[in-house]
Amino acid sequence: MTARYNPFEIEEKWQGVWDAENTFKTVTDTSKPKYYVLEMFPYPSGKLHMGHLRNYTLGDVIARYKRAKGFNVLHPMGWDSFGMPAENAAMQHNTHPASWTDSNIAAMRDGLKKAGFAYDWDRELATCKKDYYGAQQALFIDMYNKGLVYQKESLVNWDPVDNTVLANEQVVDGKGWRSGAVVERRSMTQWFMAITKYADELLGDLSQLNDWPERVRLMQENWIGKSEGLSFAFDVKGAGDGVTLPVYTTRPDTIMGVTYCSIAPEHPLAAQLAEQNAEAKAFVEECQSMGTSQEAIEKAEKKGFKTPYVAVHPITGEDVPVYIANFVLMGYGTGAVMAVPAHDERDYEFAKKYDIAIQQVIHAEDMPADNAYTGEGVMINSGEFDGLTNEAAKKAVIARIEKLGKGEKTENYRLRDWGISRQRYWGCPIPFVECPSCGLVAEKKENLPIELPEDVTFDKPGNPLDHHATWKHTSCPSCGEKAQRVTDTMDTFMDSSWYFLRYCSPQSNDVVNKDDVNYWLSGGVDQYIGGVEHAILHLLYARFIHKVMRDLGYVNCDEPFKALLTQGMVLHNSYQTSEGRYLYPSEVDVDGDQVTFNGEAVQVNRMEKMSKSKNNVVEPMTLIDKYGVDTARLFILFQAPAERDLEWSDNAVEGAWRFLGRLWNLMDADKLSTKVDHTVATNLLTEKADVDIKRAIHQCIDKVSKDVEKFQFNTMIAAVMELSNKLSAYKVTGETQKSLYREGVEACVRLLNPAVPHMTEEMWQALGHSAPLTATSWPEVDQKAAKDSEITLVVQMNGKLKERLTVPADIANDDAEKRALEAIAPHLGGLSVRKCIVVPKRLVNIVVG
RNA sequence: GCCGGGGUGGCGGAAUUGGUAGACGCGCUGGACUCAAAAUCCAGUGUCCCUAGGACGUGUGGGUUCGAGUCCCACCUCCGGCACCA
Repeated sequence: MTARYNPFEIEEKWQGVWDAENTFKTVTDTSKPKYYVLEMFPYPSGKLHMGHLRNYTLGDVIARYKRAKGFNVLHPMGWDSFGMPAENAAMQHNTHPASWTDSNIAAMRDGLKKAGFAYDWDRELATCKKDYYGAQQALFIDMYNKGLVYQKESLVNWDPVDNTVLANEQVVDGKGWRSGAVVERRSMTQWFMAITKYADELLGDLSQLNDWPERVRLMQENWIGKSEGLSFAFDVKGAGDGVTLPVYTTRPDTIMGVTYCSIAPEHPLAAQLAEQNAEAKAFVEECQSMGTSQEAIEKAEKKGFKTPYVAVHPITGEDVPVYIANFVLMGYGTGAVMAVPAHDERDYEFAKKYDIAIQQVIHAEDMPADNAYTGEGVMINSGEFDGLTNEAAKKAVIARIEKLGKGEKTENYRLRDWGISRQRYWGCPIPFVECPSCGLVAEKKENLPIELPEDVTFDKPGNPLDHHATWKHTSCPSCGEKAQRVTDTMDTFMDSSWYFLRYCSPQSNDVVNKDDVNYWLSGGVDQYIGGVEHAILHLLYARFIHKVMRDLGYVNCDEPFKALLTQGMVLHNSYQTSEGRYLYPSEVDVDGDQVTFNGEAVQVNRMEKMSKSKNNVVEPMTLIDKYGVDTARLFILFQAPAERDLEWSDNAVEGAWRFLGRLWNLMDADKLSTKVDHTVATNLLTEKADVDIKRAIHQCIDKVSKDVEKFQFNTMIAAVMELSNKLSAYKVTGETQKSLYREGVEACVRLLNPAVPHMTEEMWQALGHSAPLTATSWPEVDQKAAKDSEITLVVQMNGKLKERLTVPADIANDDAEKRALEAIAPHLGGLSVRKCIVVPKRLVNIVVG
């Protein structure tokens, strides 16, 4: 063993061993308990970033720990490799998406290998490879046959200059990012998946996900947004015979307060009016320049257009005006709302702006004078409903409307069906053909995969699959006549909705191999780890597809991810010159609070997410090249709890590096017993220092074992640091002490192995063990040794700390009270004791007065 | 706008889930080693009044309790998501 800690030699050595011996290869083995730990697979951008390193380090600690606990651990890695960036790169740099993606994957795989993650690389998959997307096409056809896939019209962001559909991300301030043209909301025929058919189950099963963060379940619950309300239709005057306006409301109690109706700009009535009325047309067009993002629509200034149509109140028969409103969403409910400005904030704002009547129908104490009141109360101004609580009025109004035959009680969901069509090349082709005589026809499964053509160009705007000279021209799988392929590809969320099943049998010719899936997925993926930013969309889509695959017979369990850990982001200050240019952390000189660039003071901005646009990135590979990956891993785990944001700090990285140096220096031949498998029992120890160190060792094992189960890696490392501090201060005088010292060093090495796998493996070998730590079980706590003999008893007077007493650990409450009263006597100053509260083995609070 | 989360010393964070606030690390100060520096090691370090000791202290303001960082109410502020970024 070399005198100084040399991470580069050690890391290369052990990574070589793991590679050569295929240490982390796993096979289905029903005789062993399985543990499936999964990190969200990356988009292969070409560079490993800190977020990846953090995510995969967390997973690796869990994988190595569970392995030491005797589980058959599945820990795979792959690539979410379809998507827009490859096409953007193709346009900008004239590269082919496939080769660009392949070289990115190669670079990132290399980075992951240098990070020493315990992956079974034999299971690596990439969603852009035809074996993967071919299986996905088969799944898609299955879903179609189950009635879960259909086409309908829906809105997209249309760039009228580039003649292409834009992602929300590509719409900047309402304009196309390349063309700068004002983006239009346009209706197109799109493919959808019927996720709403599973809405109830997706909602209900959230309650089984006890090992998910509460906040993620809440967000999903709110996203699904189940509500109970009333659907009914207003009769409409002025729009033609028999025209009605169906609405949905969750507040039927306020129906007597309706003073107008608002409809979405895409509502059929709005479209009808726009055809005859130029002003209405102009207003609808203005609304359509707002893009499709909900955030933009809801944040925009509320605007409306008063139509000549009049809705007839179903109970009073009174006329109320109908407005087209820019904030009403066509996708929710019926695209029309009954407006009650007295009791809805948006309706209130709108009514004020357009000077519409406001009719209060609920009364309560403390009502705001100048805003809508949305709380509970008693009905007023509501005729037959007066005097009811508004909750009772909900039922009464529903009953009344049902009796009138104008509507009914309805359940509604905020969740919409999932639009999966993309008019892009680099995605999984939708395996359908449009035949002039047969209509839409699914490809025959034996013709799968429908492969992407390689010879495509990106010089023309629009979808390259559509432009391709021959690709879309084919024959109908049903009648054999000339037909055209569907040129839409699938949303990449589809790719990431079932990859965890494919990992179980990545080479299978079928979608999945059921034996493998049912072994590894029994009870779900045991631990899933990824960023909170995926809390809703990815996780909801994956849950949906998983349930569909269950119903298709591909898998047995109901939920894909038994437990979820959501990690925080990695943050760094950003630095700006006086001209506003962003500087890389590696470009600036930091000296205390002074940050300079070429001698000039630099503006230091607050901590924010590491991103290319702010240049505030630290490359994992730079860090690894400087300190080795063990230091990088230790820093990441120690600096912040996993679920919180991690603030980058060069000083703290130094600290992690120094700790590993100190740990290394514990390997002192003069202090270590040469007897490899020998420990001294607690009852043979006579010196206090020896008993104390033995206790410290076993309390540390206990603490680390508990922390690792709770994923509290920062405190787990702090505990080992404490033990290591105690060991270096421990006086080794004889053979007993040498044995204890060895026991302590070995505990540190074994407990830290999941976090710092290379260095601890090297130390373990140097300690004389022939089997590596990858084949060694997790240390056991000696409960007898770990037990405290004395504790600190806190004595409080009126809740304020007065004394600390050292007492036997097993002190009885009576004795504790007695000792506390003795100790408090000098503090009494004439006051008398009123009450004594004893918290066993912790404190005594004496109430005086 | 809507949904969700966070805020504790100079800094990152800890706190047995209502019971000693500040573990561990960073930084800083002093010391040792050195011709010197780096590295390493040792000691100190919440703030204020300061002698023992005391007062204050977990974003702000209220409340519950013998006791609140932890529970309740209101607010401030920062962050994530919002359906075509992944």
